[in-house]
Amino acid sequence: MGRRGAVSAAESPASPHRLHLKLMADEKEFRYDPAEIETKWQQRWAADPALYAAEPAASGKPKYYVLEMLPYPSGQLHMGHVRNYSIGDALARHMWMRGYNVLHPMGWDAFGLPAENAALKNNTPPRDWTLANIAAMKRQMQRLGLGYDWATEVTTCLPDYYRWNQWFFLRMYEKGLAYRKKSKVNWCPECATVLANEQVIDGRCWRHEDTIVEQRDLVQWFFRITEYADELLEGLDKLDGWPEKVRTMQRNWIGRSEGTEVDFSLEGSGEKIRVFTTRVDTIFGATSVQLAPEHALVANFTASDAVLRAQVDEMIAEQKKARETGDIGAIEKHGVATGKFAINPYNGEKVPIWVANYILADYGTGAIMSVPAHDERDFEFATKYGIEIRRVIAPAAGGEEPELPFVSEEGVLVNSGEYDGLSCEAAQKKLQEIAASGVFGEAKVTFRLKDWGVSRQRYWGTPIPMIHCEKDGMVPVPDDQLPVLLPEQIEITQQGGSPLGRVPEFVNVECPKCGGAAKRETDTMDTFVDSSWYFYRYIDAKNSTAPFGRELAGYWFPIDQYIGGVEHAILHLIYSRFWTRVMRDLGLTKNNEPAERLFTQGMVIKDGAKMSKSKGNVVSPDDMVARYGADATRMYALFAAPPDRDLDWQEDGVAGVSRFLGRVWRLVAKHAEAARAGRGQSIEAPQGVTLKLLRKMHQTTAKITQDFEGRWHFNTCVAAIMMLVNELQGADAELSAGEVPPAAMHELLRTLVLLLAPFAPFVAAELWEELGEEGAVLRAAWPVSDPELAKEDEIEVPVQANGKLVTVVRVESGADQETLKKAAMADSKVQSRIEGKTIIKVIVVPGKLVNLVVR
RNA sequence: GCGAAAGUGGCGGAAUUGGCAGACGCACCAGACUUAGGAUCUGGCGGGGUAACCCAUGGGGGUUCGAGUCCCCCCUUUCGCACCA
Repeated sequence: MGRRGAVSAAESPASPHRLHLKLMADEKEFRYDPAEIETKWQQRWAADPALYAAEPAASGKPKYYVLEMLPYPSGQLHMGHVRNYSIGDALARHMWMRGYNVLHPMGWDAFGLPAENAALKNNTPPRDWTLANIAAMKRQMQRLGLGYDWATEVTTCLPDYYRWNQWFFLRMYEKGLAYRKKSKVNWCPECATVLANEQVIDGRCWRHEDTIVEQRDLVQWFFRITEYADELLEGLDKLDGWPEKVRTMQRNWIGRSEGTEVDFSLEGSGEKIRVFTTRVDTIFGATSVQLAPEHALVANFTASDAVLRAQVDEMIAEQKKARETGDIGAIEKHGVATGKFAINPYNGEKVPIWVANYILADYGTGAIMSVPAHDERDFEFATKYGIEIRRVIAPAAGGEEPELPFVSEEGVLVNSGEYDGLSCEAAQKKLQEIAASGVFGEAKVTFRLKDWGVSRQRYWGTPIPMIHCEKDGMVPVPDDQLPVLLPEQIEITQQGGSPLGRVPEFVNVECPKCGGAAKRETDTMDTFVDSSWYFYRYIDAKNSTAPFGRELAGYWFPIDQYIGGVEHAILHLIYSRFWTRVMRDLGLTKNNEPAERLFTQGMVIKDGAKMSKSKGNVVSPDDMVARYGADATRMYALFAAPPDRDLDWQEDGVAGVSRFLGRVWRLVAKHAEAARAGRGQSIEAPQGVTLKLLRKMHQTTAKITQDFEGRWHFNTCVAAIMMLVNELQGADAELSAGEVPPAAMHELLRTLVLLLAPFAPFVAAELWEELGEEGAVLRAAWPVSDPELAKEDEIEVPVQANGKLVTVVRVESGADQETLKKAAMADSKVQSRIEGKTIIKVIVVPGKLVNLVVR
């Protein structure tokens, strides 16, 4: 196809001989021109929305839901997106060709701060800015030839989506899963809003890595994710289609720890100091009680003690600073004795009460019993301050007394009164029971996971559907008044407080209960609310009476394959699992987990570093597509590394893939006429070069099919296609001389195009047409490898002497041990190598190798 | 500190179960063709050696007829967690 005079195929149905005639007329004119082919097919695909559309369940085909994480509409795709979507699209296309009913949707995580920042900077309304970005990125995706069903597109910032956020919020409020409380929260001064714990990374904002997150006391809305903590944890064990790394990260994040709460009493008062411990078996070794500086009791102590007050304040400041800079683990342990004492309820022993800087107010009860002999930190602390260190656990195995601290639980109790001799495990159980029956404690499970703070003091998010009435208190917005629309014309400023609070028309409402004057909640929801359930909306994106239909969810869920970056291992993926369970309990879905399988792809890096504007090493997808075409860009993204590893972007590599596609192009064009002549004919008793080529073709098919089914090493799939093409090209003389019958030629080129289709959809579509095939290549059946034809009839077997390679012998592929051995011994190189030596042993692995052990 | 993954030519990477280390591609070199091109085609390309051969998968040890692959120790890099009681 030449640059000049090409008629858009959308206008005229393809002339089957077009390419070939062009080739004859002017060989040089026949050049692989990705821009032209890709434009043509992009138009055709746009005109045929059914091509990538999912079918109803009644299609009878097995369903396959493949999902890539939806992007934030920043306005520009980056290479990480291109890689993510190239993987998903290859899989989707493969599954289509395998005859599945594939759902492959795309959408936009469209609420968020950047839109407000852009509004400030350019004086553009966030909505306009966002929608323009979406349009731009959608164009990029279409230019890349990604096969999405745009009829199901979801844009989270539009009312028909976010009204369901509000609807879910109300359902959660009714179930007590959404609640309000005052608490210490993470505050990013740069975002001027609260952040969830999950959004604080090393004490810094997840969006501003140089901005230290502050702690503030605010009244906030929370989702009770902790209600599902155990279930979220247990569910991980069954998620064997998820990477172990992600599961481990979630386990750590949930941080379940089983232990006992025990009340020590404050000497000289009836007050109780409740401590949490995982090692109640060591309680006879408790030689002090340690309180967090912010513990409620500490305030009582300091009220009458100015010196103590000052010391505690200093510790609070220190903890705050450490928390903010993220080196909480690094501060030196220190503390101060309060002069007060606590009574151990098990033995009535009086131990001193300290305040220590390493005790956290928000974990456990904010108070611990300190057992220096059997805990690293307590040991360090006690050594520093000369607090008694008392051994109460001896190794179960007996023998010498181990050095302290002895933290193992493989032990028995000593110096523990009537409990001496019990194993740690037994003692924990026993002491727990005693605490419960004596009403001075109980078994307790503590989690690191905290409830999800969802209030944001920002404009560009889902309004929280709540109304504050002086008379009726907190009143939910009735369902029939949803959505609570986000006002459109609003001035964005960087003043404190929620921007919505400055919009009187929004704020002032009638109370739905009493009809009196009331005020709307002005905080908006965390954008992670949007992304927690978006993939359910795809299946029923136009539904105006429910977030989605139950039946449809039953059909499509769980997602068969979810693909995205590992950076969402905690945030998005834990919230999604939570949300799925909430929906299940609302009776909307049956599945416990959103996705059966999760794949986390590696990062795209350049020159060994993550691409970033500040490093100036950003590669623009548009640029790549303009220079080498979408097919080459996508195929390189799959070829340069296995999908789970980091990928080093090398532009020369893209050029290489582009050259390869040019070779395929010319190869098929050159022999297309012969191939077309062989359509519908059957191949009979192939031999010689025909057999050789067909064999390679079947081997390649088998390899790629297998990879799609499990390993996903698409880099080697592309390499295998290259080898097949190299082999075909190497036989060019025979092909041109007509030595390969048309039927075989047809089969070879047709299969080559089919194998290429998931990776380079544009070239595949064009060549499919060129071969005179009907219908979309996407709906053609994936080729099946014939093991008989894939089998070599002769193989090369290495012959070793003492494990070192001597030579390679050719034998029939089914050759038995004896034949192999004979062939090896007959070889002249082997002969000269073993001359004058004794053969001690001969190892023959049929089909693999011969190894002679000689001396 | 704890946990996980990784370390192979100049570069990206291959070797799926212990069986020819370096597939495929990039870069580079040589040649062909040529209205000279960032096009296409052919060949070469881990290191040493004229050669027979020898050496080589972060380092050291081990198991084995045979180790990039399994085991032990160590080094480096990346990621995650890190006063969680």
